[in-house]
Amino acid sequence: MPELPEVEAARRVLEHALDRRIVAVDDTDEWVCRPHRPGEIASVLLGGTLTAAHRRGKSMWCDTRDVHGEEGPALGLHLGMGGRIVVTDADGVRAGGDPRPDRAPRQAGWNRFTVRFDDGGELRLFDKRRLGRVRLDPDIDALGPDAEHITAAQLRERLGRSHAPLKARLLDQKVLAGVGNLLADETLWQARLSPSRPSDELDRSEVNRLHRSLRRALRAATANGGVHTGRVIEHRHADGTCPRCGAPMVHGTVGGRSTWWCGKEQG
DNA sequence: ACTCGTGTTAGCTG
DNA sequence: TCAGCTAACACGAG
Repeated sequence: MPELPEVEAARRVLEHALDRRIVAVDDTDEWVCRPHRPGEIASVLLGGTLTAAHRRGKSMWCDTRDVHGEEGPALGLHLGMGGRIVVTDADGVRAGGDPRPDRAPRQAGWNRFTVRFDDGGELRLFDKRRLGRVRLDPDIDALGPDAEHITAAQLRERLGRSHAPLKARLLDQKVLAGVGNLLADETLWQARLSPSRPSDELDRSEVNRLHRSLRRALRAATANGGVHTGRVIEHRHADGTCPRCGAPMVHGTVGGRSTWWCGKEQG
């Protein structure tokens, strides 16, 4: 389920939907497409094309061109907790090397947003839980710097603004964009920092360590196929032990989210 | 059967 | 103003 590395993979799939003429749009899911009314998104896309696929943190958006070739509003896409982007060709074959069969016909009810192209292919947001989101001109500037590109200096300045627990700050998309619950636990474990440390109490070397750990965790997740491949992730359960020192993993709630940490190294 | 959760956000409370 | 809590979404896993 999607954090930054998974969303980047979805963005690459989205690139297969570019420069194809849009002939139909289903935007009738009023929850996923809120606050737009049914037909509103359709009316700006019909006859036009998507021209580029961007990502910042876990948010994606496509530039659009209307039927006259004029630039239109951006089409924002968010996967929520379990959404997937599916792009197909005329034969229903999925783009992006996804080997799983396309179950769209059988699971049509879980397609929350669909764009059909004149070549017969489709772009779909498939999302059982309806936590994904589609909207025009999403406010990307409300997000902090992308977690992949944030500098140590930016991170230091942003963490220094608040006394909230460190993990809560890492999860706050306005502080930096792209870190979810698993990536936060993995990053803090790698950096040997307590999730509940007041964010503004980290010294310079601790922030640098956190920054390096964030980059390492992101790189590894991208290379290995997702944040669930992080080293500490499989030890996030009762009876789990720290894969470095063997001490018991401790569980609690930090920043409103289920949190696991090494009781010895991250005390 | 029942609880929890890889996400976000509005609205409330202290 | 800030931090924390709840509800809303709806399903799978344990």
